[in-house]
Amino acid sequence: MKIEEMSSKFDAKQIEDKIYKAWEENGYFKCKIDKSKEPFVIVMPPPNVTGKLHMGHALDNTVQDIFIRYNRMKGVPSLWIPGTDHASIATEIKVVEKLKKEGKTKEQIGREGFLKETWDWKNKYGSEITNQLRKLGCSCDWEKERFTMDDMCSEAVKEVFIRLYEKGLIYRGERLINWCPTCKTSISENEVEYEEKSDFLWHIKYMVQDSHEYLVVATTRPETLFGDSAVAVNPNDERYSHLMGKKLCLPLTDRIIPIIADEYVETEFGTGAVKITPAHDPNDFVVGARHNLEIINIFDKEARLNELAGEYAGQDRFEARKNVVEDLEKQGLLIKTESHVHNVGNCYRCHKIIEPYISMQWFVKMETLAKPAIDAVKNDEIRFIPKRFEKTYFNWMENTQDWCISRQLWWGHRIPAYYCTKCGNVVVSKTEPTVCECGGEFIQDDDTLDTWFSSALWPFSTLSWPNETEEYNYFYPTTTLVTAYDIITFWVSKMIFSGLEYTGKAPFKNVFIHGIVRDAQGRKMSKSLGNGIDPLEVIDNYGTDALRYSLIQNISPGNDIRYIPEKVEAARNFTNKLWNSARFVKMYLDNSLVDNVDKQRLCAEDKWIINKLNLLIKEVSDNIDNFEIGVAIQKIYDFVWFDFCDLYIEMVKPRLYENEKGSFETAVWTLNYVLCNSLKLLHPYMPFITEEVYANLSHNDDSIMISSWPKVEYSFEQESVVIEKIVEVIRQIRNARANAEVAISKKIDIQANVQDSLYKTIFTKSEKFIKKMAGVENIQYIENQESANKDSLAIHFEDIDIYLDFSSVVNKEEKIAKLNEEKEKVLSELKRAEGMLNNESFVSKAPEKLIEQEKQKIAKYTELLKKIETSLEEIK
RNA sequence: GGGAGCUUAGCUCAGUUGGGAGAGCAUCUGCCUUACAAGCAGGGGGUCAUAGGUUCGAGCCCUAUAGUUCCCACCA
Repeated sequence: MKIEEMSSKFDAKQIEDKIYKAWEENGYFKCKIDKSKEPFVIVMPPPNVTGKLHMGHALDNTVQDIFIRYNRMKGVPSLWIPGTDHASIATEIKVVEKLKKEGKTKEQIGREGFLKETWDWKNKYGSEITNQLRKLGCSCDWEKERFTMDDMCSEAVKEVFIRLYEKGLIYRGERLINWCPTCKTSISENEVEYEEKSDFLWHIKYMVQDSHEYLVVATTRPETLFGDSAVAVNPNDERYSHLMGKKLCLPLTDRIIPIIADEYVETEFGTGAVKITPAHDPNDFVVGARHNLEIINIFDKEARLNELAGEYAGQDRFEARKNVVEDLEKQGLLIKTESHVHNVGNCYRCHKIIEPYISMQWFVKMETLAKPAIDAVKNDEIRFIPKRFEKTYFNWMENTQDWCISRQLWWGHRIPAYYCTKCGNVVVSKTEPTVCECGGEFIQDDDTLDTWFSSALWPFSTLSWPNETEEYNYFYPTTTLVTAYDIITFWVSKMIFSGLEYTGKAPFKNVFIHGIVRDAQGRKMSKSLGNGIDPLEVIDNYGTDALRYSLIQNISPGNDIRYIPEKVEAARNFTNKLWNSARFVKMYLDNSLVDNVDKQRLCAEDKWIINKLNLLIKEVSDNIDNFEIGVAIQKIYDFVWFDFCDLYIEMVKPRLYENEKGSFETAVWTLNYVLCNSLKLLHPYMPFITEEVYANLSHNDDSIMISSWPKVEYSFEQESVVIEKIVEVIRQIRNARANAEVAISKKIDIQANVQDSLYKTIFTKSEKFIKKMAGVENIQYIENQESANKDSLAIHFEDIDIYLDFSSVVNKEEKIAKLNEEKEKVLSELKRAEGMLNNESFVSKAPEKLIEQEKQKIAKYTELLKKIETSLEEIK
């Protein structure tokens, strides 16, 4: 589509899919190995394979795309590896729900049937999210797309499991773990989410054996009393010292349990006596181990009481709690019910209350793995941006417990451990062992691995590790990882220790941490609140570039972002502004003219805008190199809108309208040059519109995304200073007109006193645009202040004086007021500068450059003051 | 209980080694000026949470306080 044929309203919908398709078909996302250069590599945090794109993904992937596109344009071999995560528990829940709708359970169809069902589901919905990433403009190499359960990644998983097992870093054991009775699987320590809950503290009488004495125990979980092995008190608690060594009758049962002393008990809390239930409370488990107490499990896998609970057997934990409390009350054993607020752990997936539960699980020993992972960050091998997130990382890494990696799920990597049915021999192997030495048969472990076990390997499993291919050797370790802060402990930490342990290298150099996208009220977007914004809907309404811009503009690393519709609208307006500026340039762009313009013949304003562009190129590059992508885009925005559109285009309009010989060509060349380079700077952020416009402007057919990053090519500082001053003159004239309420359509005459010869030359040459932009009819040059029209309104600059012919609209008093206003300003400036220079400490300690600046200001303002005073006298 | 962030214009937020406070939106005034009314020109609006300190100089560095958000720990 030709840009000049398109409307003044930029329509993103018409171009985005077409452009993306062309990029992909032309292979622009692929990265060639060039051993003379160090590559820039990102692995995409894999979204859940059956997930849907949300704002978090949109932000995360936009940031990655910016880094990738920037580096690619800079000529760095840049690879972005995409992929998806099998998300065992999340996906399994979805498929179970689907089966439920069909009236089936996963047990009914069996493991094999269930896996087939889930692969079907994956094949059906798995491409949804990757297609949505395409809509977002992500320039990742889709030929390298991976899935955590594909052959390549599964190979890495098995390899790692076996290596760790052989090194003794993986073990199997019966431990108290976090159990989700709804998902019916173990979950790891950091998959538990704690939530404050208002509950009760029940005070229960435990009778002392063969005595009328009793001891009161306070508990939030009376239903677990069937699992009590003891009651503990603090050894220093004198209230109970006489009961030491005695035994208690456990209510509702005929069991007798000991009273033990343990420092763990706090005398201040509750009654100072704690029931110890090693099988159902992590602290009690530790106390129990210290005192060698019996571990009595009273629940089944769905958290129903088992046969050890006598008549309560079969009841759900909450139902049993109610019944136990009632029965205790009937027996007069319930002394008090106190309301109590405490934290309750919930499953991060289904949000049901988790149950501490004893079971046989596989664990990774963390201690030896954690140390090098901590060191790698401490010695800057890996850098967090912003740095403060290193604290989160250290805090977790230094306190982490052994990682429970087995899950009682079917969807995932099945644990490669085999047990002999006859002798119990355990074999860990990539392939199924044949027959045991004892002649018995092997069966494989039923459990699968925690999803994070495979995503921990993502930076190298995607590059075919453990096979050290050419690609692995070139692209690994990766460069920058981009993710939100809430995922540091879940994932980033695991990748770091995994990379170090298995590949001997830190998996990435930088970890760029961004915030979370919240709703307009600052709340987290969530399904239950229904406050989520669908990025695809935003794309549909405003375009991808607008969405991307709105997510990046005015943000700083690590801080949360609020999604505000007005922000996207503003972003859309910017795309439209850019679009229309391109339409303007294109109108005058004749292919035969723009090449080979003699740079010496550029006008001062051309040189000025190029000079500004040069500064921008330098700053933006520095900012992106330093991960300051929000600052960079703001600078580009300001340049494009204010310097290029509002000023430069207005400056060259007279030359274009009148088709001025010679200067017409230089204007068109400069317009094209500056716009093209602006587009390049903008491309990482707004890939689609920049591509569309660039294709319309440039002479070759190359895509902007494989063009080169702008460089400083020409430098013209001297003239730029003068144009800067002229811009200020125009601004002041406009300002004066606005104050005097003289409409821009009403032309006025001015007198100008320009002393310096360079200023005069450029001012004269710039007359046309000064007139146009300031609404001036005639400019009369005068040589000194005395020649100025006495009725005029004076505006003084250090090198230029302007006198506006406002005789008809502005009276004497107003003119004096205006001059006095200026005088006040100059006086205060003078006072400030003099104050600084009179301060001895300032003069002796401030940098030379700054002192010189202040001195120059004094000279400048003294001169200005003189001029203003002369003007004032003349009016009077 | 431990840790981190935030507090800057009416709203949402930038502000990179300390050297004259910024943007977008909103608001007010005037403009349909041949790229753009999704626009142009101009304006108003801030003791940079509070109190100390360091410094010639602090939104920025240090200390304390208040409010607020989050993370970790989990006292039954």
